[in-house]
Order: sequence, then structure tokens, then C-alpha cells
Amino acid sequence: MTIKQVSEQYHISVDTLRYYERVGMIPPVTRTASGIRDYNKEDLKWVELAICMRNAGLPVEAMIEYVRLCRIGDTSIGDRLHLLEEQRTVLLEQRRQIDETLERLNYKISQYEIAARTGKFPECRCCHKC
Amino acid sequence: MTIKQVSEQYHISVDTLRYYERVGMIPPVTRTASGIRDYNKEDLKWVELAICMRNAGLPVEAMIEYVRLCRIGDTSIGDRLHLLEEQRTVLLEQRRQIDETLERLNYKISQYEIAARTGKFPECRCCHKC
DNA sequence: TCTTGACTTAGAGTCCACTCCAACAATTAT
DNA sequence: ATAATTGTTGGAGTGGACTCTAAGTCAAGA
Repeated sequence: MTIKQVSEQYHISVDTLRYYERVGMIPPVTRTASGIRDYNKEDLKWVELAICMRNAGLPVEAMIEYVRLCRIGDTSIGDRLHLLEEQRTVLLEQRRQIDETLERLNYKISQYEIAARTGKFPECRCCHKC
Repeated sequence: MTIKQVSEQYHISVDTLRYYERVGMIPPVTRTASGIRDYNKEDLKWVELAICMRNAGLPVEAMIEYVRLCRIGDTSIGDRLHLLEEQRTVLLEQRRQIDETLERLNYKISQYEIAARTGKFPECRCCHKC
């Protein structure tokens, strides 16, 4: 699979795909005899994982470290487990923060909906007059 | 309340507090006669809101626009409601993405726990041998 | 009064995660 | 065969969100 096809399938730019490989966020991709990238199934799995992690906001650095650990073999299993658990903690905290903000947003939106209908804000416990 | 006290109370640097004000992410803060910031209750509410939004990962730009709309008065209520709903959509999508990544992470972690105990991976449906 | 520490601004610097560019090589279409 | 497209690299540029520095002002204690 060419870089362009991968780019289209995963809605990610070819520049970003090359960047991920260059910095080690995914292992080196399979190449044709003439040096052109030809993503195989496993390469795609790595791409998918990288995109998933980045979409959740995890740092590129963490993926680079994970890939590095994978490449040194079985002796790094404990370290890899530790890394994954750390990133899970980060995501759980991030989700908690999002939920907190969503609650605040929902309250503000409800006040604004009343304001939009009635022309003025109700008895508003909301911060700074909403 | 001085900038330093606010900085300590909200675990945010004084530089960031000044930056938020400078770019318009919060309205101008109350000052003493000699020009020194003296955050009052309402100023603090704005700081709190700004921090909450940023912690959830919402862009500074969105808060700037919200503050701008608030400052032009009641005619912007509809626009403010629209902005808040947009940001809520962003957060819901972000949370969905985090949940997806958490699921993947949890599966990988479970495989690694087995591997760490037994010394090798179980029949692994996980991508790239975990 | 003097020193110490906290405050002010404007502007420069940093870090992250891309994103773009130049110059060239390989493949595909006509 | 040639033109267009897609690929390659190394390196420079960008945008977002801070973070730091310089040069100076203000306030509280000895």
C-alpha cells in the first residue's frame, strides 16, 4: 500500500506519515526495491495505533518510547506495561477534566437557552452573569 | 488578591495569568491606583473558567471569542450560545476518542499482564504482537 | 532611607507537532 | 519517449500556548 493510499484511508497527511516514521513513532516501514514505502499489514497496525494515541492527545514522545521498547525485545515487557499504564492514567485524568468542563458548559448552555428565549438571564448562579 | 496569590491558588504561573489577560482570554483585571493587578471575585471567576476550558484542551481562541462576545453585551447572547454548543461538541468528540484509546490501552495492558506473568504473550489478537 | 522582593510591560525565546519546500528519483499514462 | 504524477530526502517554516528576559516601578521591613 502506497503512502498516499494510507494517507487517504486514515485521513492523515503523507507528511505526517513520514514524520511519524522519521521520529520513530512507528518502526521503519517496508520498502520496495527502489526505496518506496509499501505499507504492509503490520505497518498499518502501527500507523493505526499511532493515530489512535495521537487522537486521544497522548504525546508523540510516549509512542516513540513504546516503539523503542518493542524493538529491543522481550526484556522490555515490564517497561512497556508500565508505560501503557502511565498513559492510561493520563487519559483517565484527561477524561475527568473533560467531564468537569462539559458540566460547566452544560450549565452555561442551559442558562443561555433561557436567556435566548426570555431575553434575559434567570436568577443566575453561573459565574460572571454567564 | 495579587497575581502571585492567584497563581498559587490555581496552580498556574503568573506569566500565564498575564498572558491570558494580554490575549483577551479573560477581560482586563481590576488594578490598584498604581496599576498593580488586584483580582476581585469576578476576575477570579473568569480565571477559573479560562483554566477549566484550557484544562479540557479547548483552544485559547475560543475563549477569546467568548470574552469578546460577552463584552459587546446582550445582543451577542445567541452567538455565545452557539459558541458554547460548538465547544461542547468538540469535547464530546474528544471524550469519545479518549474512550476508544482507553479500550485499546486496556486490552494491551491485559495482554502485557499475562506476558509479564507467563513470560510470553497469549494467543494474541492484539496488533503487532503487542 | 535603603534594600529586598514583588510587581509592571514589551518583546524575544521555547517546545510540540506538524507542514512545507527544494531538488531530485521512480512510476504511470498518453 | 515524454509528460505528469507520485515518490524520496534533508531541512526550514508555522501555529499554538506558553515561558523567559530586560528594564524598570512599587511596596513593605530594617
